[in-house]
Amino acid sequence: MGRSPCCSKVGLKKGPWTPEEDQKLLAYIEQHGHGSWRALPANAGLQRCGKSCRLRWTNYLRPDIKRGKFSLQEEQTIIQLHALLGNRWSAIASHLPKRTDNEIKNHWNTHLKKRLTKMGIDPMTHKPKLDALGSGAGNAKDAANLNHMAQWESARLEAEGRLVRESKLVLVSNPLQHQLGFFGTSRSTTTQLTYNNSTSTAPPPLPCLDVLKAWKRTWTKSTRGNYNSYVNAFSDVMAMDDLESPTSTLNFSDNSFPIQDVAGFDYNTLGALGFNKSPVLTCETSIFKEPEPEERLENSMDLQEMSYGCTDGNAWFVDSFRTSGNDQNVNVTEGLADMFVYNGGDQKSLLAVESCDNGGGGGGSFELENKSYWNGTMNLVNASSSGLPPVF
DNA sequence: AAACCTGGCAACCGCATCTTA
DNA sequence: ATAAGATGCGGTTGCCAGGTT
Repeated sequence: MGRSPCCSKVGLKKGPWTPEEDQKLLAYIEQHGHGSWRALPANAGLQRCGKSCRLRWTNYLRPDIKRGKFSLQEEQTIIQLHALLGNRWSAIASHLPKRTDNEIKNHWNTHLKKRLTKMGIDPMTHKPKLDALGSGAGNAKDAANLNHMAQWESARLEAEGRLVRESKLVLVSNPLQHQLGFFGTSRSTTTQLTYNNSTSTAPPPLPCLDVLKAWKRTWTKSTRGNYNSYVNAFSDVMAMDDLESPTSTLNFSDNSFPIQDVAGFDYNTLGALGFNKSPVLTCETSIFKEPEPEERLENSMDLQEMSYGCTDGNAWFVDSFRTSGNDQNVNVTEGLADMFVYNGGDQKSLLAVESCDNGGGGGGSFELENKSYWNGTMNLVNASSSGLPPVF
């Protein structure tokens, strides 16, 4: 496909715009709209290429642009969205009214990235830098916990990004899927939405989450705890899928409740970002049977809500279950599973989401990690459900 | 006061994607 | 179905202002 050169045309001006040029461009667009950008410069009497005009308009002259310092709230929004979306500046910008993608990108590169780095958070993965947090701690168990959490956080970043997209695809017809995760304990200071609760009838089977494939694959292909293998396997799966963009109709409530803090994870960095201290729960699991692919399990053993087998053979997940006392009894098969822990069986009160290693040995243990950081992220993403345009 | 350094930001560039004929 | 053009996007560059030596 050939393409005619744009800004390399002889005689076209480059570089900073003069006030006169701005005025010409503004006046023309106000009167005629931009129409074809390519034709605009000639019509407006500008010695610029259309691309340059478009950029000038979208990043600077547009009347609905907010300029000046980013508020703390805006910065938190950027950080959370970046954790989920990565360098997809236009998508991030769609959640920040009146800010351009270019402005957000610049702010990230010049301010936020450095700030996170200083706080010991890797700005690309949004996970704690283990060397920074672990050094001097003198506590091998804590270090191991951190390592474990960092791994899951990294995986979860990918998984949640994917999940929310998938959720957006199917939720219109499947309101129950709000059970599927990370919505409900939002404490994000940047929540811009109003949430709806909807009731649902019998849920249809849910699609298999590819993240489980990744986990399963990792678990079978690599040594437990081998982070590189884990990441590689995860990337393999993610690379298979396109992440196209749906429109969200997610429904969830915004509950808060006290959560037992049993582990020693240091959440100071998240706290510094404006998030509350995070809870960590521990649970016991019990072995259950291997589900058939695509199988939907009902009312089995401890499960008093619906559970869904994953299409990926061994690995599957529980999307909701009843709690009893302080114990969260769940059924998992060998391998890994997602646990969605709700408060007292109230599916709108999501306590945590966790990926569980059961190892097939029976009575395996796992940790439930905080979701507030990612809840906030997801809440932001789903802000688009309340009228904002889809962003993906 | 001048030279140098650094951070911030507007704008450019090239590629990807979408639209249209 | 395909090619060409138009637009969008993200990475990068380079200018400029302010600070430091």
